Amino acid sequence: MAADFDALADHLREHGHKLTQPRRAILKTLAAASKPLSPAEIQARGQVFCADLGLVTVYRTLEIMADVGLVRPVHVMDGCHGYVLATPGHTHHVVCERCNAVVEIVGCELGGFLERVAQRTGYAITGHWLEISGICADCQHEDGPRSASERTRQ
Amino acid sequence: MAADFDALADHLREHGHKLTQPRRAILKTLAAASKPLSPAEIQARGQVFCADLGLVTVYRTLEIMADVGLVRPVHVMDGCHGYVLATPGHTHHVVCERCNAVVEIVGCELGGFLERVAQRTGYAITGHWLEISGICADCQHEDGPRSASERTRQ
DNA sequence: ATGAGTGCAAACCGTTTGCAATCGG
DNA sequence: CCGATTGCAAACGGTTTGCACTCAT
Repeated sequence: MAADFDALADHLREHGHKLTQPRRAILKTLAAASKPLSPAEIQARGQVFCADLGLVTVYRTLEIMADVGLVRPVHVMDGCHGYVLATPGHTHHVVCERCNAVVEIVGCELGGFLERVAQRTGYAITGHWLEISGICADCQHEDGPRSASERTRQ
Repeated sequence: MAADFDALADHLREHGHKLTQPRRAILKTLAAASKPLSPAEIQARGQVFCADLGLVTVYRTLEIMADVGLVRPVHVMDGCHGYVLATPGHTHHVVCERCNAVVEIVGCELGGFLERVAQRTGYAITGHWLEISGICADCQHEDGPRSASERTRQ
């Protein structure tokens, strides 16, 4: 995991960006997260690593990291825009509706389907975005809709 | 298409909502749209049908219509939250990157894939959201990025 | 040393809420 | 007629921008 972090840091530098304290903090925060984090959450958690991490910096840094492919934006149903560390290659996510835990699906088995779509519609397919929602194993075994309650409306 | 509209209107009434001028305008606007519309766009276009259609009303109406299942929110990669008329049943979209034209994919062929995901992850899959981006036939044949220009920002 | 990167405060949206006037059934 | 619905103006929260200071290289 330390090796992991170095790789991420190098990736930033390779693209001509400096490796600063705030950026380190954001990377560490994302690396430690098990669910998509909003900018505000990233700031809050990141302050453990960099006490005066500013929200503005989080925004600017996320933009850079997304450009460089270090970070991937995911759509969470309530407030859009969560961010997760991007794993190399193409992946999809399964997000738990209750606790927001995320599992990545590594293999993308949509190839055939997309080809058919292309034929049927005449579109040249350039990309796709699949997000699956469900209930994770843990939450299935808890009965009461506990953490879910606050997000029922919408 | 007139019949279509009536069905939509009835659907609203069945759920105990009044059918007002603004709501009529919003329904017509969405019915005429070929791509997901943001609230602001809906207001602008809807004013053709209801001159003083307010943005606030658009928001409130969209919420109602989404509750009732008349309208479906879709995630467009730039500013979240576009809305399209919900077609009965489960569909996916292919959105043109240049002109934002939308084609609906009627058959959902993800069943097998989702089952495998469920087994692999232990999640109980409750839903999924697939959005495919590409270039529509028309835009493939035009070289210069023309109609795309006005909507490049935002 | 020097430009990239930062934090702060203020501007800037898009969205929501309070309220009196209006419209539909 | 009466309550649901509307539009306006104001509040609100998240995101972006301007600017002087700081830090990594």
